[in-house]
Amino acid sequence: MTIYDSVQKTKREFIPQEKGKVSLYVCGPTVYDDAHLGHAKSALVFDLLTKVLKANGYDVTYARNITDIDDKIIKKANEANKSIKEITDFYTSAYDTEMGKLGVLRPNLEPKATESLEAMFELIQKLLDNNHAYKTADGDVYFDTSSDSQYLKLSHRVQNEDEKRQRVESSSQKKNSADFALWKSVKDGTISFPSPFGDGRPGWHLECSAMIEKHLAKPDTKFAVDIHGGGADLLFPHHENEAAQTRCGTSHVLANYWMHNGFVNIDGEKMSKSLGNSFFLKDALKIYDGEVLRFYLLGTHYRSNFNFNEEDLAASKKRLDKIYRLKKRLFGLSNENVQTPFKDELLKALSDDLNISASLALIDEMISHVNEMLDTAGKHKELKRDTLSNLAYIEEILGFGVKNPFEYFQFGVDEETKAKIDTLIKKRDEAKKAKDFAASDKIRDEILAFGVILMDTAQGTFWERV
RNA sequence: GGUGCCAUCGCCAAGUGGUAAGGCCGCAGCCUGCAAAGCUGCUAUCCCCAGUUCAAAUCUGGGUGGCACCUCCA
Repeated sequence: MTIYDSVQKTKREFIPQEKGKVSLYVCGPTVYDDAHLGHAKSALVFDLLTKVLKANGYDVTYARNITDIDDKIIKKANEANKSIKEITDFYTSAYDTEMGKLGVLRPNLEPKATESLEAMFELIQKLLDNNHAYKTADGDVYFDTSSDSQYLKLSHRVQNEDEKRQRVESSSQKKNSADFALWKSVKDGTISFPSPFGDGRPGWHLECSAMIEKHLAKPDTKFAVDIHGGGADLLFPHHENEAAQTRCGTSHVLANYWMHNGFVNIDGEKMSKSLGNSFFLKDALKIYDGEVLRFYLLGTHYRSNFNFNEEDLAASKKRLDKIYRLKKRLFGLSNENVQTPFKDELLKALSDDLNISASLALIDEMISHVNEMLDTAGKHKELKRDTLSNLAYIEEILGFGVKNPFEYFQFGVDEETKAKIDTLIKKRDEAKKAKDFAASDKIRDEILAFGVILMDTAQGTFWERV
């Protein structure tokens, strides 16, 4: 398997530290608001990665953190006159529910900042002991970037001298402009946590390093984790700072491989609060089936920037429909789980840095070939057996085609309408039997008014939502 | 201003030295009472210029045009 390492900027053969085992850490959400499509993309990408790693025989330990200490959370809690726990529980639960609808499996570990404070204290103390951190008169603790010769190597950045000077002047007690807070002292009575360094709140970058050390790192390995992932924007400063903390405060290098997913834009513009164009996942799920969103968002390579628009989504849905139509053709037959060349090719494509386009092309070609064969006379016993196995593999490794195919095509149609449609179809069948095609076509138009199209097959008349 | 990424058919999108995958849309046909679905066939020489090479979408240099990060952000 190969992975594009966004720090070394090259595709590398993936070799875990411990044979057969992979540790993966991904920066998860700060739970102060609803998840948007960008969160969905990230969760989907790393969900796919874990599935492909598992299909390659690896035992994967996947951790994705929940940031539940944050100034934005506190602000929201104060505004709503609620506790931060009420806020974070609400959004954490919503996140899990919504990602579940996209077919994202829960990671093995979902550590929370509030439950990792001890690990953070330990790391801060180490950094103080090693002279990589310092306390200010205000009671803050900062990481001393000048003490780390490797600083900025991760994100390949060069520091501008002018900028350096300016920032130091404006912000009082830091030694260097790039220094970042490990612990922020709180004296104004707002929400804080007790610590050996006084009451305060942890710096954002700190929690990931501390959690990784606590949950994933092993004492005798060079790297704390095999793979570290997150959104492309996190490379600097977040991952740069994480890496510095771990390098200077533990015996580990933070990660062997770095993976960064591209951004989701909406109709060509970056999602942002100020533009008012955030597309929340909960709203998207009201309009689109979760699996359609999964298919669409995963349909473009994870490193590319993704431009969300409804036309592309509709085209994408048609592609997923083809998987389900084939499932309809084979409905009721059971899978014997045999090995096929298709499976090998699919895994090979996905193992090449998650080459989804090549994978989808393989799927389309497989479907097309099977349909062609099924259109000819014969029982096609082996073909059906292999195809069922192939479809099951697509479900397992990509999460496409997991639903009942008839229900899939009826997304968003309520029970009352379904009953009406069934009644109309029966009436139409009678008209068809009597060769009264005028009446039959009239009923078809009536059904079309519900946004539903009919398909007459040898097995009877089926319907799909347009 | 600094750093970096990208530019392939109307649209989405693979391919990183050996002569352009796949999907959507479109056109023609098969099938169908008619449709829908399915199937078959047709549709690009890869932003521009120069260079390296027997050979370049793929490498190098120079343009042009997008985008991202440099502040919280998936």
